[in-house]
Amino acid sequence: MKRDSRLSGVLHVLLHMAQQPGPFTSETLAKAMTTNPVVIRRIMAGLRDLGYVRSEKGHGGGWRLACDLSKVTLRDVYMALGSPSLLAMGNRTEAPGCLVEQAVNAALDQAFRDAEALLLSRLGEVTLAMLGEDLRKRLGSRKIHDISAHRA
Amino acid sequence: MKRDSRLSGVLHVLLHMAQQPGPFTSETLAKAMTTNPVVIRRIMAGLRDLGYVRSEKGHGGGWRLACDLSKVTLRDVYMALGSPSLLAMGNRTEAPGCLVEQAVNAALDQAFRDAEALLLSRLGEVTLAMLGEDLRKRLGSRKIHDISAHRA
DNA sequence: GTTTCATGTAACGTCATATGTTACATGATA
DNA sequence: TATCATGTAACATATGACGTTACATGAAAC
Repeated sequence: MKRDSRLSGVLHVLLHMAQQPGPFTSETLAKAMTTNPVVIRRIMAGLRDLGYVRSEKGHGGGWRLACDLSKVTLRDVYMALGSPSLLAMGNRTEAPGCLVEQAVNAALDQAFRDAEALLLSRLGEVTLAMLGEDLRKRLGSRKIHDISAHRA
Repeated sequence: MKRDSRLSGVLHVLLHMAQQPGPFTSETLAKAMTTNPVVIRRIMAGLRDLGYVRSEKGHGGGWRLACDLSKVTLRDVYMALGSPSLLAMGNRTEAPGCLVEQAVNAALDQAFRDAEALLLSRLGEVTLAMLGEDLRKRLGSRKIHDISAHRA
């Protein structure tokens, strides 16, 4: 099955936004992501609803960060996307009458729940500010990364 | 994305097979799973290649267990399916030139790897024999569950 | 006020993948 | 030799992410 890359994508956008004052139009962001402005609006909609970013129409409009980056975790961003399913696998039938399948489901569910919990926990440990710090180290001597000079 | 239920399905089949001597035709198993015989052959192919089950053609043919159930774990079965991806999410670009995306990927990859490792580890802790034990408890006083009396 | 710019969103099209189905070849048994 | 069962290719279907077009809404510039 195709892998969902919305979390990866939206984090990429947010981190770029944290490097420059903004605002950023969906078109600018889309170019940097090699995608379509509508896709940007789509993945940003949830973050806007939760107040992590703001959007404005018209001249000089676009997207701006509207949160404390040290208070928002990757888990928060994930939830802003609507908490899409984390695992690519699942049970054939959720509430089977067959006892055999119930036994199988019980074993798998336990493993699935543990893995999901760990993943959410890990995402909850990382703030956007920490991502920005890591980026600064990677940039090293280089100057601020301008989004207009974006290379995939 | 649609969730992959092959592991759930093939375990269901194996556990049913462990309750009766067999052999079982793909058609019998398919009826119990409310699916198509070809689907059964498809998910069983990998297990046959690894020697966990055997198949025979012609009259009296079908599928038989061919392994020590206490030695085969859910992880082994998962790998027999070809180790399909466990996570529904992934990075937008695997080897990005953009440092911002590299920073994002690094953070996500760490979380993803941990979750996958935990899931594989959990699957590796459960043997088919343990599943059978759990099933026996669920059956309680009831007699062996006949696959022909299967209800979803 | 009209034009221009930007978001908001519906409505498609596209692509990948799991799953379902048909068809037919292969091999084993009666 | 007929029947049964697997092996597999080929095609159909369903779902969901992603891409694209079209148009409405609202804000700023002129």
